[in-house]
Amino acid sequence: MRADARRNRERILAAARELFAGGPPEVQMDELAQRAGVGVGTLYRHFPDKEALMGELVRERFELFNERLQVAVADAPSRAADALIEALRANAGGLAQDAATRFAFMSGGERVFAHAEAEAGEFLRLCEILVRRARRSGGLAPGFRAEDIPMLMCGVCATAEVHKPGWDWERHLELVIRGMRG
Amino acid sequence: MRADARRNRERILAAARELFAGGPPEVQMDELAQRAGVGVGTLYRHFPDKEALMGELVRERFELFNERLQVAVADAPSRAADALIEALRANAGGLAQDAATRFAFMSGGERVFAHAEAEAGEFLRLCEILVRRARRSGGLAPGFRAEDIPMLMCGVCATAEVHKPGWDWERHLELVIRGMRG
DNA sequence: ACCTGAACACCGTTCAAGT
DNA sequence: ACCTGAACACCGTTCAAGT
Repeated sequence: MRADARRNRERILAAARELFAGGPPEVQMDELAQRAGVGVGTLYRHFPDKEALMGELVRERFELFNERLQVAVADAPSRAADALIEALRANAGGLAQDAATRFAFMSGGERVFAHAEAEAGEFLRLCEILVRRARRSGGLAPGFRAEDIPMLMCGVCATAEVHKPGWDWERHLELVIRGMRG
Repeated sequence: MRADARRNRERILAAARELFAGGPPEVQMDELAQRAGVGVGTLYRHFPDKEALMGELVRERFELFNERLQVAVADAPSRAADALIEALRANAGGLAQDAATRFAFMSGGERVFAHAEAEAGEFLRLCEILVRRARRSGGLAPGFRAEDIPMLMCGVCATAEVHKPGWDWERHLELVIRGMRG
């Protein structure tokens, strides 16, 4: 990949992070290209369509999620449940500060997630390790499953998008954690 | 309102319920009008824009939610927590069977909810009555608030939209209920 | 190899003409 | 009063021409 192409790709992603963070009213592809300082054609050369661009934001976020889960996996198996919950808090906090990626998570369809399939698979795999350990060492509700984690986190993410009195993703997360614990 | 106008309005809503239930790929206004057997202009005469049409689905759903909550309010104050939770299960079940309205809930923006502001306010008011009673008679976690209910239900609704192995709105709801209980 | 932006296609919305 | 649908406007996407 040529140096200018790589730089353009980075600029496009940076522009997406800036503009999607502003949220709806809808961000346009022309606007995105202009902010990145490239032509629209270049945008489409790097990302086949708008969903692929959002998909890349999601993919990179899953990488960050997985780093945190790796930290929890590296922790002592005896405190797997606590380590898992700390990782969830850290991940939710990171996403809460990244409105652009939250927008991509919520407003994209299936295709956005298809772009991050490998990373989402790894996410689930790491959750499974931690849930399996926690099942032995305790601290999780009986019957709690690894797949419950992305499902519940999706709800917390949805909350972070809504700006209404009483809606608070940290509160939502803590209520969910209470349900997770044994 | 003239009889033919009223009939057209109903037909448009019926078409919206049918077509939105198919979910993305996007439903178009022309398609909606055709299914309803009216011209696009008629569609716009009844609903100023697409979000207003989705807003009407949301508004009517809140009315159903409130009916269920009224049943819980009519129940004995001593079992307010159980009655509230039964109402939540019934409401979630109703929404789970109505893909069109779920689509409206999730993919619409602020403006969709603005259309149902009165009904959403009533929803919260009824939740407040039940939470206040439950606080006295027990069965809810200390510190649980009425505003937590729409927030948590939004998460359950988001789950119902995702068709992935292990994603199950009923499971999500039960995990959330476990967190609500004292 | 990669970039550009005018042109195209699609779909939400409007409005002049009709009943 | 209400309805119709051709026309318009907007924005995602393509592609012929350029470097």
